[in-house]
Amino acid sequence: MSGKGRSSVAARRRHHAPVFAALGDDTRLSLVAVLCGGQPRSISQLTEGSRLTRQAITKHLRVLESAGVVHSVRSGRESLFRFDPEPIGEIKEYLDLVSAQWDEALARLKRFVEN
Amino acid sequence: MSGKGRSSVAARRRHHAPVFAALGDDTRLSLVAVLCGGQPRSISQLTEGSRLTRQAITKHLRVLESAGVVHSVRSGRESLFRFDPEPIGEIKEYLDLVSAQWDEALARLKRFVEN
DNA sequence: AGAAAAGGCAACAAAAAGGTTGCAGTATTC
DNA sequence: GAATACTGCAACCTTTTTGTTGCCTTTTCT
Repeated sequence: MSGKGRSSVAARRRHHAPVFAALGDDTRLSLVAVLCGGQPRSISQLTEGSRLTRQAITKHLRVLESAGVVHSVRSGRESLFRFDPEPIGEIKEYLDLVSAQWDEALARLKRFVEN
Repeated sequence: MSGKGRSSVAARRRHHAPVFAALGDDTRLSLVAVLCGGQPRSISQLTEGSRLTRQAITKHLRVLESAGVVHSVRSGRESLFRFDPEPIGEIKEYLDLVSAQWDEALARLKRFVEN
């Protein structure tokens, strides 16, 4: 598990970075917090309660959409955004890998010190 | 669970965004992947195998350090960076919250449809 | 002591991010 | 059909990010 595993891990990483980046902003994190509540919302609805303009919110939503965190569907005159759990599920798994690797390292160190 | 939980969630969110942002870059994700292996590394070591200059890597390391994801200690002529699991543990918890909220929403929807 | 290695600092430049404003295009509603 | 809502597009501006280069300081090794 060295030669082959590596490129796939790197590939996954390249895939995950945009998701982390999408979540790396207060405004977008707020939007996600609202949308993961289940109810699809229009841009106007999502703009309410924010000090930003509708356009700014739209841009943030497009960033989230590019990362796959949300998904939009046009319905009549409004476009509804809904949460998509997949990408976040994937980065959670990735973070679990990172944590696991760290825990292993700690365990090795402990074993080493105790002997 | 509505009026009070909210502000604390928002506060936590403000705290998490920089961590997500720090992870939202391929180069930094690679650095984290190396450092979570347990062994502290110097800037020069971390620069090896990258096409970027030492300065660029240094900047990325400072970003990670500001987010608390890594921690540096000067040792002689080199400064060693080590991984810190705390911030990543926190955002994992946060993502669990998001997922849980989504799952609840799905459950509610299902119950509603079935009745 | 002198050469080599590891870093820090600062100035720059190019590119991306975050926001705003203004205007045009569709749906809805009365 | 006219007014109203909800968006999309594009131009622009400012601030951050990302990366480079050059030079100087501190350690280490011989």
